[in-house]
Amino acid sequence: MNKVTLKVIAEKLGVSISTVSRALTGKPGVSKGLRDKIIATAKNLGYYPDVTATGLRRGKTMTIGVLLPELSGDFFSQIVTGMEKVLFHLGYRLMLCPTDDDPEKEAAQIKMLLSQKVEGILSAPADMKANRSLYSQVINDMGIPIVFFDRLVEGVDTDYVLTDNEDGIRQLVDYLMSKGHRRIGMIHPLRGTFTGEARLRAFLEYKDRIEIKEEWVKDGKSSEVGGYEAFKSLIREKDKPTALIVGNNLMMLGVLKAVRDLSVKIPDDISLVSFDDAYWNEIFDPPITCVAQDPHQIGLITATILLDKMKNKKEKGKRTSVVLKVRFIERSSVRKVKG
Amino acid sequence: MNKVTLKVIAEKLGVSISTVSRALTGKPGVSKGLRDKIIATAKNLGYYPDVTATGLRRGKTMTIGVLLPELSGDFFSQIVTGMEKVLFHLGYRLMLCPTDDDPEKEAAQIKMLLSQKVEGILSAPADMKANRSLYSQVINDMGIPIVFFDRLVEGVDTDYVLTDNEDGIRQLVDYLMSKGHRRIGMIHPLRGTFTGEARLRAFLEYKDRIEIKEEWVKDGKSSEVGGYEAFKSLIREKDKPTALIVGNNLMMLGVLKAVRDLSVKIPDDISLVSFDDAYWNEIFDPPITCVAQDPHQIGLITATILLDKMKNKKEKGKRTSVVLKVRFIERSSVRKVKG
DNA sequence: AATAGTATAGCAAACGATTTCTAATTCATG
DNA sequence: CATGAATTAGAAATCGTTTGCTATACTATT
Repeated sequence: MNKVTLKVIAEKLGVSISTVSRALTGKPGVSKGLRDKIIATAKNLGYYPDVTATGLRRGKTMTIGVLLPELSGDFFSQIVTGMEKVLFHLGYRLMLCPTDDDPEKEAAQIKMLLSQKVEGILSAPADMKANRSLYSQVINDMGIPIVFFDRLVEGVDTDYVLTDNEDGIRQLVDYLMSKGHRRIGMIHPLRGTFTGEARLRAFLEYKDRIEIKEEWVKDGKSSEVGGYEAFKSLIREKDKPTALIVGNNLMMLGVLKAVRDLSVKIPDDISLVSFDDAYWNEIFDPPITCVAQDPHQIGLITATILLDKMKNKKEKGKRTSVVLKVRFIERSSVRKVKG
Repeated sequence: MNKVTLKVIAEKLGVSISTVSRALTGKPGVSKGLRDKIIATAKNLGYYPDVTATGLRRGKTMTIGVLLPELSGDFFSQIVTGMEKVLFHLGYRLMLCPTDDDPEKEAAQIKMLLSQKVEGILSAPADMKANRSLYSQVINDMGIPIVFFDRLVEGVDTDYVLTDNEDGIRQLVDYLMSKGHRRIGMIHPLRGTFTGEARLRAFLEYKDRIEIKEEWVKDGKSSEVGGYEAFKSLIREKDKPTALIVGNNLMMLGVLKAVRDLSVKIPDDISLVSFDDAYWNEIFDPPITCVAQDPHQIGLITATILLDKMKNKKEKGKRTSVVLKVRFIERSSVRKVKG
């Protein structure tokens, strides 16, 4: 019923609190025999340290904050699983903070994390600019290491793990062009996010080499319904593109549902390619050609970099930036068209 | 650079720490004018309370622990999203703890949560029995409220939110029987878990009314690969069932992949139904008939019950148990067979 | 045998906030 | 004008740990 504290153990054994503490934390200054006895009774009484107390005293909490758009969704939850793999057995706990891609909620979560005294932050920021000064402040003024993943905030000088979005889009467009497509549309992720902007920009760079009508480029808001709606309105155009790039996996899911609902024939009516792979790409009929990221890997790398930063706090100048290439997966969702 | 504490604010304004504390926490005993001035400078200096300190002093941390098999996977991440919806705006933070369905890891996570001084725990336990005494201890000795969701530990007296697994299985079998099927197999979830046992048991209760060969009942280990392998070996049997029940969504994904890889015709070669709905059920060709849970709803309800428990701590005897019905969704993965 | 040196263990001061108790001031009322 | 109540603010204890300093006892060296 009562909490087992160092004091309780100390009184039971008739020693001082500090001795118990030293024995339990493995610090020198306690004889072997007494140490063993203390450890035994601690275990016996079911003692576990109070992190609010150790956190207060030591200024460390063994907690790492993770800012991400959402808890559900395959991409980010795989990333988090990767992070957890690296951090759990080292004793770190993850505090997951969904931002809903809302910069204000993001800011609130950051303040919450500060108030939690997290030792580091892993963030896929909601917006490319919105919380720039807050992030810089956290890094420089409070000295809390931050590693960005999947996304970036412009002008914040810190480490990051990104995907080469431009290259990914280029692989998709080049592939479509190699199949003869010259009229291509895109459902792109939410404007304002790093990935949304990068993928859209990379696509629009082709505007002199292929035909890209304004009505063929739609904001799918990075969401399933966004993708669904965008596809629905796009497929209704009388002057349609022959191929469509879908800018992430969640929007692709919406597109596939719309394809079903409207009985669109893939790839006869329109060819489809996707940025990101996902379960549904593989089992859809026809299976969807795409460029794939490895979210689990992103999580592993990001967490490893953070650990490294936390260990070598002195070398504040050092920056690690990783840009991962996507993997092209050819399936059967693109048909050949005649030039 | 330096931390902004109550002391800093107090010294800046030439008042005492206690006055600053009272002003900022909205406690009486501070004049309106002074209070406003304190709040203003606190905001100005970017003050945020240190949760290790408040947590230590008040014994409360505004943190709720969530034990679940895994971070990735659609079912549980949707549940968590529902929980977060309820708890975030009340100021609670979630500490997500994956157990990998390993009772030892589960126990370690529970101890970690205790040491974090969580105010409540939401748990989908890894095993029906393994950590019974630990759970009971947490509830009774430490007085920390726990609500189970999706799964249960036998003999632990606390609130829970479950799905009526038996009824779900019955709906599936009855449906198959109504379509003329009398030879039915099952790929069931991991033995030992509450859901695994319940769904398997409910299925086997039909053994007198339909034909269930031993080789038709396989443990899919609740995982994608498990489902894949189970289906592969099952479909190779010379004496096959005419219909197959797949016991959860992740295993169904594996099954669908195997169906693709082996070019099995659904529903001609075998009829398929699934416990749980998922994206892939909907867009697969043919779309998969299933019984669906509403994970988001499960999350909402579970969190709400916990909140209620935390508020009315006095009524320790009260127990809320919710058993949710599944929703039957008929699609096209089952064919009619002649008796 | 005297003295230096080294284990071993205790005391007490932090860490930052909350909260109880107390002191000082204001105000009203007889 | 004096007394009591109400208001406002400060001092100090407290939460559970860690840790620097100090004190004791024991070992080793000459």
